[in-house]
Amino acid sequence: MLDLKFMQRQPDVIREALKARGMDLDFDHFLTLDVKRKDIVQQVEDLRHERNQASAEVAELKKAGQDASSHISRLSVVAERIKDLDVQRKEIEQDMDALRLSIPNIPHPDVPVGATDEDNLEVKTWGTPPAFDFPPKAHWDLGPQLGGLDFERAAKITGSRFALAWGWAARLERALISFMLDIQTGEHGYLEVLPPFIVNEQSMQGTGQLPKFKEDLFKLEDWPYYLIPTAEVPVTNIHRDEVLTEKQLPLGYTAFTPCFRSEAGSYGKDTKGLIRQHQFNKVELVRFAHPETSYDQLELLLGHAEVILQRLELPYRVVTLCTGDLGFSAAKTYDIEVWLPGQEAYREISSCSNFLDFQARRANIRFQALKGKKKDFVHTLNGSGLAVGRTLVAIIENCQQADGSLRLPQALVPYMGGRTFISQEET
RNA sequence: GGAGAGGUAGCGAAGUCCGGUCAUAACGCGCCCGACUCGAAAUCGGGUUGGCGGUUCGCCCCGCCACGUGGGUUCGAAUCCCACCCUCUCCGCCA
Repeated sequence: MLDLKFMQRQPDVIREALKARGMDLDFDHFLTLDVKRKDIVQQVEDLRHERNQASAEVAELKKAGQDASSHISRLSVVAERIKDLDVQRKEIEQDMDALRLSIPNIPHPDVPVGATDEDNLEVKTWGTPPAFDFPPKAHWDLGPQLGGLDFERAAKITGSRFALAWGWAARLERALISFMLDIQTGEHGYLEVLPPFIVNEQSMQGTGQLPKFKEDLFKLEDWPYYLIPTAEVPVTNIHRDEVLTEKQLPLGYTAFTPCFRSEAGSYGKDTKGLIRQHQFNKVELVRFAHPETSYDQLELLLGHAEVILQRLELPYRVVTLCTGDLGFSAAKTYDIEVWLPGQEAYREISSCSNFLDFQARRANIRFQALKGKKKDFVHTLNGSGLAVGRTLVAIIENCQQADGSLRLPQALVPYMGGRTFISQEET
């Protein structure tokens, strides 16, 4: 949600942002409503002022034991008029609120203007894609072949876009979660959080999933609750309707959670393998920052996610999302894309964003400044550190050997009970 | 599912029975400024809600709103009435 004053004073910035994002939204209608609203507010306030003063006189008169009936009869007319205007005001404000919740964040000037992910800007690359002297397999072949992944049984248990991992793959998924959490808590100072995986509507609205993206969510029947699409939702909402102190900032939380997404609108995309699932595991990083430092915090956050891939010796690149690819609530997002030999492509494995005060205003997360007495909205950031399922994919595809076995990255060996290789015999 | 208690500023809490100097809201804590001090603690003095409208570059100032949420009664509601939400305690159920 954007600041109302900002919307009133800089409508051109909004119009430009909407255009850059390729959104067709009638922002001028919002401004028209605002003018109407101000007019009514002024009338109501004048009438209320009159009523307040006269009511005080009534009190005086009654206390003095005098007759106040002329005041009272006059004011009953005023009261009626106020009631009428209030109804009008409320209707306008409801329309404005609905519109306001559908206006996305303003992209940072660095964000390239573009329509699709092809317009994203490559910022850096790390590592080199491994050279194979045999045709590398995709994880959806190799995983089942090594006995760790079973998509057919998952389809039986639930349906498409679900996976069953067992044996070494289940263990590896758990190892990755522990590995990631250990680094983020032990080396980067994050506080580990285990939040609810089901949240209410206010939380979804606080981080921007509702009301616009309802179709992407799984909702519980007969409950006003949703399965979380990312830990960003419960973790950011930890401080909803709270006032933090400036001393607490920046605040960093990390959480492992499963994530649930309906993947509406992605029919036919990535139907094979683990890439696009209705349920996947993720270790999330969330930061609450002082407004002045939030872009430094974004660079820091990005680094925290990158470290994981570096330790796992997985080649990747970093891109800045273009305006057309940028999420609704974000002002700037870096995607980390890991190299997948099976697809000969870089694929998203982490998304690190600065939301400025956009989420904080929706969720009402403020901080008390040390000097001066002002309260202000914090800036929120989050990033995957990392998507666990996709990391598993990257390991399977990058670490495969000619004989069809996997050679595990050194960093994971302690987490795998000392095991260095995965081969068919072992499962 | 049953019974009870509660929701007021950053936190705790008074006020609700009996509607009108109790809402920038008593009192306490925290925080900020100042005094004392070499400095600090302690002590003392002062300050400390947010949103909207008018005005403004911004501040100040003037006004309106907000006592969980939404309605109702009334000239006037934290206070009376109705509905809903949430929290806590006990009982039941339960991994």
